Amino acid sequence: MHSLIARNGRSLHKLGQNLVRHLAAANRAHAFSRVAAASEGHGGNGGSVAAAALTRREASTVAAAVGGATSPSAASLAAKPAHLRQLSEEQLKAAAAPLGTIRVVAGPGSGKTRVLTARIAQLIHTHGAHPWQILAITFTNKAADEMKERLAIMLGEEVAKKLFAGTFHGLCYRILKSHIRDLEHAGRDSSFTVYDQDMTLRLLANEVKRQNPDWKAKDVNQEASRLQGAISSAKNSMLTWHAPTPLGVERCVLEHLQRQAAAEDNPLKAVEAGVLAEWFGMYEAALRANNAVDFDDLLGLSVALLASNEAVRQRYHRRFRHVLVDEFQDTNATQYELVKLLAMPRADLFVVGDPDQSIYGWRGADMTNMTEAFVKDFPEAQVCDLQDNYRSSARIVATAQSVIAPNDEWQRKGMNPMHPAGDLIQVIELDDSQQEARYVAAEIAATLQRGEHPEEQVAVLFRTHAQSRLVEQELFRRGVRYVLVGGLPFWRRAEVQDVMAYLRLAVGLRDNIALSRIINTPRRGIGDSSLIKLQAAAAERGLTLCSLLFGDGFSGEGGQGSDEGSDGREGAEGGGGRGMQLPPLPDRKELGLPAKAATALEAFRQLMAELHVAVRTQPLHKALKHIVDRTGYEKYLLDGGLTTSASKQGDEAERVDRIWQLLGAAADYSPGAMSGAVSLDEDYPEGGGSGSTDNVGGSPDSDSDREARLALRVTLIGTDDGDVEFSIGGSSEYSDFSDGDFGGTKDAETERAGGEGGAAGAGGTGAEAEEGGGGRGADTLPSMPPLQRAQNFLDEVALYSGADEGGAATPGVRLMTMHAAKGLEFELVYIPGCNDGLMPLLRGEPGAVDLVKHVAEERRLFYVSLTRAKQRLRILHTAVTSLYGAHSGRESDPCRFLVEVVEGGHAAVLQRMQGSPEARDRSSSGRYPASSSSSSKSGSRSGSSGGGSWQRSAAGSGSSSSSGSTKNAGRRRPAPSGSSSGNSSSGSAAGSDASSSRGPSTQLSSAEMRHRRGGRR
DNA sequence: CTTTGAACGGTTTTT
DNA sequence: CCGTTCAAAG
Repeated sequence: MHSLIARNGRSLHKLGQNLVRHLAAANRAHAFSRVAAASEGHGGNGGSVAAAALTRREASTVAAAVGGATSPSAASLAAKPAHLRQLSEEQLKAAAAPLGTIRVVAGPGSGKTRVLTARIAQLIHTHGAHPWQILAITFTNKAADEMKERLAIMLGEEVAKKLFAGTFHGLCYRILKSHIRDLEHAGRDSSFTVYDQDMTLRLLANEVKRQNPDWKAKDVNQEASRLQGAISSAKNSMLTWHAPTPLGVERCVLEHLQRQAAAEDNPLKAVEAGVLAEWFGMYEAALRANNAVDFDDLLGLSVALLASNEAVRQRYHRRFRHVLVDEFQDTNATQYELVKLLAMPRADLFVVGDPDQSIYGWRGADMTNMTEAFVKDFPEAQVCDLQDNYRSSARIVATAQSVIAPNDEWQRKGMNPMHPAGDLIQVIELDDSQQEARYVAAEIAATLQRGEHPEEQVAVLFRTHAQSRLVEQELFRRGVRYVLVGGLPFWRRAEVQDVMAYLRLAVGLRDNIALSRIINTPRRGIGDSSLIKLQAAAAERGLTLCSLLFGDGFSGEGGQGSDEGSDGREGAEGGGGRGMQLPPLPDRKELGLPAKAATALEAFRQLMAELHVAVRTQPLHKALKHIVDRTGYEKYLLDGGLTTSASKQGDEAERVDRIWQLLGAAADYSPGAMSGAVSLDEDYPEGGGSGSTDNVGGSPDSDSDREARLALRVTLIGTDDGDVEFSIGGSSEYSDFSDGDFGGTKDAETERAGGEGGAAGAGGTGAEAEEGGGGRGADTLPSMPPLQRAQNFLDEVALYSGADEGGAATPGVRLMTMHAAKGLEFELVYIPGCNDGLMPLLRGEPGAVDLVKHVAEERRLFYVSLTRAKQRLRILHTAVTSLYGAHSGRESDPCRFLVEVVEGGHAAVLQRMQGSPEARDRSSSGRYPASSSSSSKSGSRSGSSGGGSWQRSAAGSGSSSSSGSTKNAGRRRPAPSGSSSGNSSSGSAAGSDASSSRGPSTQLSSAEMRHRRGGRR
């Protein structure tokens, strides 16, 4: 189902991409003028909207077109810097605050990203900061990208790409890549790779199955994910990093869990703690054996490193004098600790967030980091409140406030709406989600037809991904384009992951998890039973499966130690794997393998050996091509290897196509593009091949680069921060990625450090100087060897997780989860499925305390959702929630938070009941106690014939008892009738809905959807 | 070992 | 309802 959804989303996305591509050239002048508008700004935040609408591509186009003109000089030396001119008073107070620790509490729609960006510009222009000294941390890659886009517009491309803007994970990845050797007992070398969730789950499942060979797959998986959750939260609470040895960790975790159990006075948990700690130890050991870290390790090991290693910490202190964190309310314990370690002594620290938008508690985020801990740890911090709301109508603002009000975990200040009241909020009840979807789709279709909003300004927000399907179908039937934002990303597709697993294995021949994934993936006769036997055999010998099959790497370690280019050259075109010696396998009888499996296994070993050579010697995309070719993967796909069910038939070509895309991405890949410095769109490597120096592109000073820095230099003169000096001379300041990103600051660094950090402060590039302490890094080679490129590719893909779907320029109505909607805004927002149990999503029987906290977070989530809307907001709930089939549903109450919405008096309640009289009664009298006020307030143009026409639609569809609804309407509030006017629009929508709903098939099968989509293409 | 058909089970949010 | 998993046959 996911695949179906995502597939559809993707193809539309592709369509959009093409469109953008074609339009890009034609739009140049147009885009340019938009930028002008953006930098002029229209009072409040009109400019920010325009800027946000710029795509990365456009931005770079513009930068290219404008050339040196975008360099800061012109703008920055003006009396009032342009980047501050558009800010409101309160925004200015934050953005232009003096250096120091600053905590900005910013409500939704307050322009917080804008302020953050302005702050950065301010640091550079007024405080004389060098971009290199600025560290901007976000929670998503998308946010980082957007920030860089804006900065590129404000400061010029060259400057913008020099500051570090990325996620916590991306930052930590780079820190560890450079310094993991400086962490004792880390248990990994610097060629470690990152395991994403799929990988760790797989790892755990393997372990569980090994422990309990007779378990069913389902139970194994369930146990594995349970363990994963437990382990992750243990790591998140940061109690393991002091003893990163497997055994030490185990003991540490055990103690922690026991303490926890004792605190809760729960003896049962104490027992469990022992078991869990044991698993934890195995998990850690397995990670180490594969030279891998998980997401939590990235953070935790970085914290351990910085906490334990004075020299390294000092180095980053010198490097990052200005630290900015967005969405600070979403930090977890480890991330908070990291911020402290980076900033604590005396860095300039600027954090922005809104405790009420803390919606990631389930993954360890703790808003008290912002509301309490930060206040305590940084008592001198200046506090700025951004209370003006530039986004939403006053009604929406007021309603949102009344929704969030019951949460009293911190002292919030109010919001000041900056827009007039606007339309009433509509609260709509329908019979079931089928109807709900139809209604939403019909209204959207009509709205678009009337041209009331551009399609990308209309959004549908769901609590869960699964909910989107019905709406998709209905939109689809009406030919409304939509984009499913955040659908399953490209990189997690089975076929992509398969190929990546091959790459992963081929890189070092030591990744057992990747091995177990693909050892039989184009079926080659090595099935489960053989695999189990092999694993047992390996375990008997105290080996991992990889080392049994491939040896311990043939020149020392599998990783970077052996990646000198020269080594590879010999075997270069050989292909046949003669470059490496495979260890002899034990006799097949000893292994208990059937003859067939044994020969297959031998062939597989040869194959992997060959691929290993290919990965070391060929450019990445060629190596991947090699993998695809030699494994017969394409044929496997075409033969339906991944076609698990009939409904997935027809996907084969698409899967193959995705493999091609993967190859394309690999060809275009330049290290750092995804997770950090440079966006993939910008520098298009001509050759794309191995020798391409695109990744080092910054090093030979381009003219504009030099110009930009000269301009900076100018602005530096006469600032109060006189001790900052930059030599402008020629060494590679931006040697991109690996170590260069951090090492390259030698100018400022060595000056202040006085040789403390880099033992050999003198020589060569900054990167070398820095790495001198930590041991020779293969990563400073001017052109990255293929093997390392491949490794970086793997890691970045893991960290990237694909937020580029549905980019700003893709046309179509936006469909997404509430979580994914954070930070976005739309003119018109629909929120279907607001039923209690679904909206406050409730499951199981959680403890009372937990439940309260959980509901509080759900409330925040709802609050976030409401505040996405600028003008019009439609909240829907259904009389019954139909889980699967159309009519297997159960009665369901509306979302409990709706009470506040309706009581707030800004909503028009449209209702159609068709159930039993009892149900009607319950709903009408019980649900919204004080709601009748709503209609009376329906001021101005409000209207919306929604109620009336909608009743018509009910009659039209022939399914409802008209008496029921009329009676209901009449007796209850005048809401439906009272609110009647402007939007006869919705009448037409509903009408078309009714007619179309009578079509031959109300439900489109997935195949049908696909077919239609194909037709439209 | 792979393929087939039938039964079962399931639904948060993501770096 | 759909997709995954299980068990038996080829």
